Amino acid sequence: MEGLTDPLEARRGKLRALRALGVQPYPHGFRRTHLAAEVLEGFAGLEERVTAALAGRIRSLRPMGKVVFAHIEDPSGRIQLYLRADEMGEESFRVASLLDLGDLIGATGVPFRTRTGEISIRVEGLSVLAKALRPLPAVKEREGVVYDAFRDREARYRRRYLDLILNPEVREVFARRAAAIRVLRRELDARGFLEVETPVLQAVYGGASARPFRTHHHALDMPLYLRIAEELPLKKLLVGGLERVYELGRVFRNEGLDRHHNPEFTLLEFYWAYADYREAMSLVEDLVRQTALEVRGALQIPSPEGTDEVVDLAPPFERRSLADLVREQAGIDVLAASDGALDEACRRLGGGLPAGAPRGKRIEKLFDLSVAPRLRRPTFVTDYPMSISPLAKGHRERPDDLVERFELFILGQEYANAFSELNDPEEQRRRFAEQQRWREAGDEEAQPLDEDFLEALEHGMPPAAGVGIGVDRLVMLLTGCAAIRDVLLFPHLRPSDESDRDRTGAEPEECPGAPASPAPSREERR
RNA sequence: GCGCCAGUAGCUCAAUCGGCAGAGCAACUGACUCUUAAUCAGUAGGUUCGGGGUUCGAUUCCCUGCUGGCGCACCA
Repeated sequence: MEGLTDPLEARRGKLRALRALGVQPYPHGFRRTHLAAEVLEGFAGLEERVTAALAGRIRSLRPMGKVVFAHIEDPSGRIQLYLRADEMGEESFRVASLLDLGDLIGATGVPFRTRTGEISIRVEGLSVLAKALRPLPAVKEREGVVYDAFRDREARYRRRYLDLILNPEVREVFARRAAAIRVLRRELDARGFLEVETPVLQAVYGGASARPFRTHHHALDMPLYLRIAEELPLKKLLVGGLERVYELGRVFRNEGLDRHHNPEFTLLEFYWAYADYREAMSLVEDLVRQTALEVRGALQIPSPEGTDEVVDLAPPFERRSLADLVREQAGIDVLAASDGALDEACRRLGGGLPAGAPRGKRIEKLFDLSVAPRLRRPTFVTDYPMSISPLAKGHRERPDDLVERFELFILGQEYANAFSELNDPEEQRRRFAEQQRWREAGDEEAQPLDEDFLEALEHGMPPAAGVGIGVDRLVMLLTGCAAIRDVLLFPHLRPSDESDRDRTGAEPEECPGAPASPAPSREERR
């Protein structure tokens, strides 16, 4: 092994040496009796010798001649191991000398307190559970100060397993994410909602205004889309008599990536027969309050943006109509203003719009520019233009151009989108037809007509409220993460050169019928 | 998509005006039976993100591509 200064080669050499000693470096299992924390907490009560079997990853290693000190880390924390040649025997101690930072090992022994007072394990038996062939970045710590932290964001996202090993706060984020999802599920279950799963692969996509991902089914030789929302299948279930349903699933939107957007994200949608959008607001308040309480233990949450702002999630949230808010902030009555006046106002605020865009888009644009960033406290914005809400029921007080819809804004970000669901099949058909016209005018996000869905509606869908909640954003808020990437274990990244090479190796051969070019023609996209 | 910034050893980072590419940790060899950012002595380790250009000479200057971060635009 002399001269093996390449860490990879050195580790492979140690692996060979272990095998030469008759050690199986990748055994089938290990009987763990204690977690590190259990030993640390239980030590005071351990009157007599108790042998503990622990398993974990070597996070520090200090060989000093015939003695080795090491810390192993398991899910509960770290504990120090003390290995002595004279107690373990030469044979076993030779194995200890072949250990590296990052190896997974098992150790059995008796807890004791070292001269410096640290509760440790006096190791009697040592097992290699998985020899690590690659070096772990050498992060060190003393008195809470971390040295040479693993902080490169790209490296952390690309090799999240290292991030999880080396940055404990990352594990906490994902524990909180799981906790938030657990609460959402439990609260909906408790209210009689049935969790369902609907297709991700769809011949006709819909339920939101977004561009889809397109794929291809070889055996059927047909294009398929990855869903952009869960909405339409769930409403078919309302028709089918499942009066309270929800789905917590992944949706896919072919848009840009930034701090708040990943091409795939987790969307909770629930549909509630015989309720309207006002009742849905109360339920959304409950869900937000409950997740905050259980995940954060408080309703006052500091802004993830790193400002001093603290947001108060205690219901009731403010309820304001979109038209009122725009009037206050931009000084325009969007219900009465001419299209030209709306255009002019948009331009004044710095947002151009294509000439053919629907009136509702101009209004929404005005809102996005003048109001949304200012909505810091949780606020339900209500009553949206009909032309941008083709699946929402007309407003009971102004059915010609408004719908019963709300979006929840917190800290200028949208967290939920909901409406009283349109259940008049003929009206729905007209709305789809209008979308079709926008699509022909060049709006790639306009929603395609879904004949299957219309047929279902014709059988009678109960009046209902439907809600979508952006789970990732809620988790961001509750974990203090400013970037969606930080609440996704594997956020989407462009392939690096390295993974590009890997991918090429794994790519299935070209199949007949697969689109030769990833860019569909304009006709295909329709 | 546009703008700004960044990419140097496994990790964290230096490198003067364009003048031999360095440090700490990790690794390797040796010493060390209570250490804990172990210590001590020594050794090795580089496609300076890729490609091109200017120059006697480029980590450094210019062009271009890639990846990432931030901001803007779009969206949830």
